[in-house]
Amino acid sequence: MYTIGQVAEMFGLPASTLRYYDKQGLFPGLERTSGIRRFGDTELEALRVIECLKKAGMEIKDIRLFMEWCAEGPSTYPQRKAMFEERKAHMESEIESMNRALDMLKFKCWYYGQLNQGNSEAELKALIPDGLPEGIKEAYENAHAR
Amino acid sequence: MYTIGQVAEMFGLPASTLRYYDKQGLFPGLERTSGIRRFGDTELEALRVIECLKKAGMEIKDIRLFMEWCAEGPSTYPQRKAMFEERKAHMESEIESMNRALDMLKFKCWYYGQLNQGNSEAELKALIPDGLPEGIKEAYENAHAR
DNA sequence: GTAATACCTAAACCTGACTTTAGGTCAAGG
DNA sequence: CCTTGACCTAAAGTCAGGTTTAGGTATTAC
Repeated sequence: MYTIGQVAEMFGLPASTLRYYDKQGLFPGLERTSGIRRFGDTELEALRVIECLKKAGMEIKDIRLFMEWCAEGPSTYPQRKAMFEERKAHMESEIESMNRALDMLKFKCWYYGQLNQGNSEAELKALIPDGLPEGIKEAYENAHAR
Repeated sequence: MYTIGQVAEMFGLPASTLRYYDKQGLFPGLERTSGIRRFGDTELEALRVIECLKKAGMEIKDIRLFMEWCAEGPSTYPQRKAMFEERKAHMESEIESMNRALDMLKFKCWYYGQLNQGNSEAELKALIPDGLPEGIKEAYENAHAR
């Protein structure tokens, strides 16, 4: 069992954030001894899941719903699975669209690298898209695909 | 040249957002005829870059800085390149951490899939980590790696 | 015993990124 | 003419996700 300060340290979060999460209902079964929060393994695992779901773009209120399902027991297994499946799909498409943005960045890095080596904008634009070098061409096309 | 309404339609954004971007200085050279904004190719390309930089996690005020550099001409090529390089690195690490979260989701999907098929939590926990099936094992390890 | 810590609460505050509102201009159509 | 629709502005409102503040308790260290 850990105090809020120890957990804050472990996860690199301010204690105020943990109190905020608690207030939002993200630790439904959290115990206290004389008013002081006691974080156990359940809460640590919950926090790991919270960090994951946040990265997956989920809002606090939806994470709370999930935590409530967990507290309700096995009858909610199907809902929990469905929520993870939905998040997985969402996240896969999010990562894909980030990769397209990343290709734009790669192209821009190359482009400004060329400009810094003295090539003119006009020269470079003449290369688009067929005269672009290996790798950059793919990034360019990816970035500009709809 | 396009009106704000046409651009809004093209990019699937509300016109209010475009006005907001303009007010934040994201279109430094934007022309007007008798008060009405006229969006040209420069602004359309700017918008594409804005969408990319936003996805890369950049704040409006930093995007403005970039747009100001663009308006200043070739003397700012090095700063612009540095900004893109920094964003590229940031985004690569962001995507990596999202992939770790995705592995957690994959594992959880499998886990709840098993539970829905009648396996008990105790049975499943006994499989961690060496009895996990192909693919799931990797996801589990990835998700729990520090 | 008293001072420093670590914990607690409720409530106010903050930030970024928009969105909405309220009021106004201008051109075209009936 | 007068109404409709597309544009304009400044200013206020909204929302999520915290953070800060102000005031209080409880334990440990000297």
